[in-house]
Amino acid sequence: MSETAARRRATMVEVAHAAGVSVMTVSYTYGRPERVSADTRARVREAAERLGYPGPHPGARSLRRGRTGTLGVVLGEHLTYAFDDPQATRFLSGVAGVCADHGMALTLVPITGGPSDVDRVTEAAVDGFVVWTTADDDPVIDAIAATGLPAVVHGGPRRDGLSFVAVDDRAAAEAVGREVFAGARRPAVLSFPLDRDRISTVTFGAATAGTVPGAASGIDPDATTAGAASGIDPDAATFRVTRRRLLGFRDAWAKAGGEWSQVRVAVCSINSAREAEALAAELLTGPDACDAIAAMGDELALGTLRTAARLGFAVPGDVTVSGWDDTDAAAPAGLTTVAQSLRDQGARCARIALGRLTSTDRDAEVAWNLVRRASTRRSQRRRAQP
Amino acid sequence: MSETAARRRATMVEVAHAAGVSVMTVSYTYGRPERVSADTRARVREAAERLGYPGPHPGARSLRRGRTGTLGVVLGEHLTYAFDDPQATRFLSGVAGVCADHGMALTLVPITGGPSDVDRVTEAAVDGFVVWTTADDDPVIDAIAATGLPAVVHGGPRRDGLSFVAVDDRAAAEAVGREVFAGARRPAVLSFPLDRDRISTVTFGAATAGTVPGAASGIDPDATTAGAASGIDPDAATFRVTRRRLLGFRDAWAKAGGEWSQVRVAVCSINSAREAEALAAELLTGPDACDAIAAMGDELALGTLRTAARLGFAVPGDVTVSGWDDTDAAAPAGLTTVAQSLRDQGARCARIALGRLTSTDRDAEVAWNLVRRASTRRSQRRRAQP
DNA sequence: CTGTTAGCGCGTTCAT
DNA sequence: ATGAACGCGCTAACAG
Repeated sequence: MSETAARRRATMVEVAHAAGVSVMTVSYTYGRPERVSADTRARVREAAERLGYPGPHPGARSLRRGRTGTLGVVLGEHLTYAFDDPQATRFLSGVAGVCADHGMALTLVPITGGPSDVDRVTEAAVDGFVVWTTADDDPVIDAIAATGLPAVVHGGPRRDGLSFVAVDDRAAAEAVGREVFAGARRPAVLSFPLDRDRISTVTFGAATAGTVPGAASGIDPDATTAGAASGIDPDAATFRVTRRRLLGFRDAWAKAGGEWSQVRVAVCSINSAREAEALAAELLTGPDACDAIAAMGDELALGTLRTAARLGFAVPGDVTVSGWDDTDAAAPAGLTTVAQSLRDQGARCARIALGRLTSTDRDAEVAWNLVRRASTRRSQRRRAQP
Repeated sequence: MSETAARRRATMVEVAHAAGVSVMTVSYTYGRPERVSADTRARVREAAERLGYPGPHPGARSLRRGRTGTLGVVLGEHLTYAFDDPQATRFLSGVAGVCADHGMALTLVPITGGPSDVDRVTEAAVDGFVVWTTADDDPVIDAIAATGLPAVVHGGPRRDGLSFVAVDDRAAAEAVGREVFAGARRPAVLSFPLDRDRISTVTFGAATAGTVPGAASGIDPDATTAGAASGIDPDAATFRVTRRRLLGFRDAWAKAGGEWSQVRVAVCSINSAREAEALAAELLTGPDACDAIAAMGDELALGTLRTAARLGFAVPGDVTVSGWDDTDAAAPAGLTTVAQSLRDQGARCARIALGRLTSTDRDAEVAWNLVRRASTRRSQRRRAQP
């Protein structure tokens, strides 16, 4: 029982017939009730009820009207990241808020990492796209541009014809990097994935930028191997956000007089505290244990703090730690971090994609600021912000 | 620059014309490439490229084919809950996983709590619906049933014609309730909202079931007031999950020889650790501080644990605490809880709504089990599970 | 392998 | 206030 197999819908013609009116009268009854006399309206409603007519077919209606009433969201990751990745979740909450305000639905396009992802994008019946951080070489970007629909990319890549929303990750990374690396001797970066391969590694910065063969592509497997062997070249990272943050951290360490090749870089494959705990354990083990860890997300930083506590490291005495995002958990944990609102950025993206923001507003910079707390050593000092 | 206003799409006829072939040849080139000679295919592709044709119009295609390629999800809450509520997020991750497996998109229908929500459901172009816990009196349920599309309700309400997925909340609540209330003298329940009004209160169980006027409706404002004054009547809760868990906790306390009117009930308005901390503070303050708190979610329980720690209460010495869901944070916190996988249940709902589960499978019970940990006193003993 | 026919269900346009 | 015609853009079904 309670069989839910789709039964055939009644159509407008049938309702019109049953009510003894024309099809248009039925259409008006639903779309513009005021243009139909109360009497006929009642007759139509009654006939509809009797036939189990559920109202105008949404697909047919949208074909005719030329809009679908839903905003497409494309992730650079498997669809489940929308609900599993804490940063994506905050961002999408902002998108969802704006959608709800405008009565628009939110369609998550099913990305799996496979080659057919492009087709899924092409087949999505939506009025616009919001793209959540993807790699420079992701083919769905071109597919989205080809639809001609309004589209906004968050985080990267930049592309002509698509709007773009992101903070200045490089500047923010330099700011927090200078904070967390202050007085450090063995700095480390706990990084997001470099490219869509999402390989987890722990290695050092490339000795010299440019010495890594094939560094620019990030696709050539040999290049990847070479990169892992001889160090991380920020420019080889095809995720723009990761790349810019690596560059910013490199800048910060350079300002302190250091070489990028001294910086250990642990790359996690997903943004989870659990994986961070494991990688942090590597960074904090052995005679060369790191004494400063800049993480690209608060979740990673919190995992790092837990590992530090477990291994008996004092923070910031033995090791300093910084995060990114200033999530709710950051303040209680005393975590120095970059404050930015992914929720606001999501809302902003949605507004742009729905055509609710003028083009002058659109390219405005997105705000961020450094929040100094107890997990870094200079937290007591008040310093002007760059 | 980078103007993204929607420009007119080229159509198939235009491409056919430009390529010097019939419309069907263009259609086949996209839908069934193998039926077209490599030569014509190339000509068509080339013409399409030249005209900027982005491929078949998704709306038109779906109208013709009779399916949309997307699964609708309806929340009993504002759309943003999909990303803000940790339980909803886990559930939706399961839904998303199945969608991705089948190349289906996931459309979140924009629920705002307003009266137009029904129209939004009716206008959603989807192939089926998954409904996440809503109130018995929510009108969208009827609207969904009226579409005739396959639909599954998670948590409640039950309705003829719609599939239903949920654990036996009452039995599970009784099981964990007996554990957490064991040896207690002043038990409390930290509850999810009772109905769509989401009023936050702290009060006692109704002295006697049935003495609360209008208890069955939950809509009548007088009844609500009376209910708040004279106590919580589980049967008045219109969220089925909440109702069944309250009943189960009442059962558990009754088995211990207690009266429902002795049980303090704190109702939170949203499922967040932060609100739980505040309510737990109320429960743990004053001369009648509670000594056993059964929470309806792990997040609520973890907030409770934090407050207990802050106020200097030993767990389980001074107060026992239980949660629900066995989330990742439960084990490290030593939290006794009901283990169930919302992710699995989400996947199950999606499969049903997509017609991938036989009707015999569909009504199978969903698994749960009690996990005893250090936050309750009987955690050492091994007892047979009911 | 390619073309022809005939709609999918509705809403804009123009008439009455 | 109501109706008739037409087409939104595409594809199943059947030729040829």
